[in-house]
Amino acid sequence: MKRTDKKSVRRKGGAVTIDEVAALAKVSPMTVSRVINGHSKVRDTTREKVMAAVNKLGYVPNAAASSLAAAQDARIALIYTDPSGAYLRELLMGTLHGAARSAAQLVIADWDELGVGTERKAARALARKVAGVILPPPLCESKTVIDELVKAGVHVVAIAAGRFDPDISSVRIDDFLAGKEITSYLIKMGHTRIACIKGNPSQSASTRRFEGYQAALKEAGIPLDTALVRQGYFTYRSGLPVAEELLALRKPPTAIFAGNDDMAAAAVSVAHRRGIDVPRDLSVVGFDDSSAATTIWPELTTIRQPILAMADAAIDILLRAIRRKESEPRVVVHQVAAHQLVLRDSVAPPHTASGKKS
Amino acid sequence: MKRTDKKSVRRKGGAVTIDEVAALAKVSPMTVSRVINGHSKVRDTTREKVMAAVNKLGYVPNAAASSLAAAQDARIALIYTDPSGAYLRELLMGTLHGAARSAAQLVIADWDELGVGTERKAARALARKVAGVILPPPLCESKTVIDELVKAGVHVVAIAAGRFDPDISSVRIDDFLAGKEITSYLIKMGHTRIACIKGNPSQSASTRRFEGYQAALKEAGIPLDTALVRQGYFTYRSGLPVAEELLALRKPPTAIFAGNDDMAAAAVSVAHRRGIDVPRDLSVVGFDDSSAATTIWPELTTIRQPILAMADAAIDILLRAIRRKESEPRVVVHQVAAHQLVLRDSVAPPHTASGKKS
DNA sequence: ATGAAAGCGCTAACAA
DNA sequence: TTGTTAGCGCTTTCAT
Repeated sequence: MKRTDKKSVRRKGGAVTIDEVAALAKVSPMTVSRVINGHSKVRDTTREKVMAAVNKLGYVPNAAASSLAAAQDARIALIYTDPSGAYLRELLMGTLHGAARSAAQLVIADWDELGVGTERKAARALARKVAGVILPPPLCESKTVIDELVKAGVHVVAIAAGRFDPDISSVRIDDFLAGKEITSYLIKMGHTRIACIKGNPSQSASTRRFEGYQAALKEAGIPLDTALVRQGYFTYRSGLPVAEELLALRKPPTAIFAGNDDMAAAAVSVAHRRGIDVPRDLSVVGFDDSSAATTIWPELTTIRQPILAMADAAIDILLRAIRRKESEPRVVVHQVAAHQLVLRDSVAPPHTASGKKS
Repeated sequence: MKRTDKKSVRRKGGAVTIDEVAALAKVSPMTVSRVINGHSKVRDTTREKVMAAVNKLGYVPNAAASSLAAAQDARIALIYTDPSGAYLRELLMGTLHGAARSAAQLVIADWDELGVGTERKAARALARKVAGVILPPPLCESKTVIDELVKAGVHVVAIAAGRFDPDISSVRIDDFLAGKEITSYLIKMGHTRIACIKGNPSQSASTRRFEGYQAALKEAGIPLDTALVRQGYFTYRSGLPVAEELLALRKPPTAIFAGNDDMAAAAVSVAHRRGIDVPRDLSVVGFDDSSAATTIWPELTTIRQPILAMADAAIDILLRAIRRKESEPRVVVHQVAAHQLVLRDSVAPPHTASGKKS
């Protein structure tokens, strides 16, 4: 006679509880719980009764209560270092979606704020707060960060890393293949003087993409012209001077493959300022399909990373790891998501190929 | 003898609980709770004892348990409609920060996905899930949306709305003043032919900003030239054709005030394509200080909205409203945050003013 | 397939 | 100022 009592004094909002649903459906709260959580051992007729009651009452489970009871405090953190890039924001949205879908609680944290002291301290602090961590670049490239995290007992999954650390799970695209694919596309369009603006050398994705670029050239029998290869840092600003150099060359490239969209946008901007039309006089391609790709004119041909799906996958991996009993062996998963070549307006056949000046 | 028992069977991770802290500090769990939550009625010596135990054990409160116990299931939703704009992403980050700070659980939802049926249904569904809603534009301009939400019993705060609905709380900047300020700045730099690209007419912030523009002109005794006023829609794309028109004028403007950064970026892009140097031949200013402002070259002089602080404020207002007893009267708060004129590289004195062609 | 009992870790209310 | 009691709403375990 404890639960069926009148509403307790400490109840606040008029939220519907599992007991009310149970009462209406004339079953035990336990059965309602089973229905809600999709357990199999429930008779269909019972399930229907319960669902009817749930809908009638507009019952929504109390997340706090269930995670408390289930001891499944599935809190996951997304740790970033450099909140600038358009890329991070996409990732954030994706993770948020995935977390909502899985009833995981997402914590967003800045590694630098976390690690006021040493990295070890930061890792420990984090370990107390969450059970799993999603690590985007460049954090996921840092062996020390990963080690501390793992040592602190947190489950970790690297997202969008160029190479994968065998110790931790990862979700990524094949940067090499993608880089090769988009370069080959440029070649197919008739380009042979294709420049490359590499991304931040400290992130291995940059290297993978560049290797893809080289492979495509090689496959087409085009010798690598080092004069056409420049170093950028994934930022818009870093793309400006190198694009400037490239376009000031006596024999400028007819196409530029930038390591990401931000640098590609910089190249387009520089081209425009020099009176070079994109794509007529210069083709430009980016990488990531971040918001920068469509926030310029012409919109960029680029490689899309399926961030949303990748974030979802990362969360799934984490959740599975967290819920695994301690007796079961630890499992490391490496997942490669399919990228996609997105054709937009920043590419055309090279000017010289289609005839003299129009 | 219930709590001091050996660890219960159902405990999962080795998480430290309040009871262990209490035991170590030789006080009751309640006292620990009070220390943790910063209640005043705790003797300093006791507080220190407790804090020592907390630190020694590395105790971190279990959020699920406390919100369950305190019945403070403060779930707040951020509802958006148009996830495109750079602006929304900033807001998202801000809200996330604020939510973390206040231990509120944040739910991010797309209004359109919510409202598969009518708006009324969407509002009802939302009301079951959360206690409060943060409404950015353009949703916060919709009287019906607000009404349904309020009717459904959710607390609502509009963020960054141009005008304020007297029925609901709001956090915003003074768009009129900001628009006037940045226009005046242009005037002070010597510009007199200042064009304006207005934002989406369905969002009142556009109007406020435009009114600010007019006020600044008037104050300076510059007659409003309607040929220099164009309609945009806050998107990059929408800025392209109108910027084109503006710069194709026989007497083109020497400066453009765009209703937001995206449209300003479009104006810069168009200018570059026409061989017009920014800022030498044309000054451009934006509004919002979104990522678009610094993702182009030259970086935009613009108005910064303190989104982070605004999001924080919105969450505070919501939380206070939610926690207010039902007996207390409902309070509507209107908060105006201080904007800031951010000077960057997209503005210079008009070319003609500093002499003939260089 | 379903139910009863016993908490998960914390805090509001009241007592001391 | 501090402790005691009684849950918050749910799910685990173990019966039935």
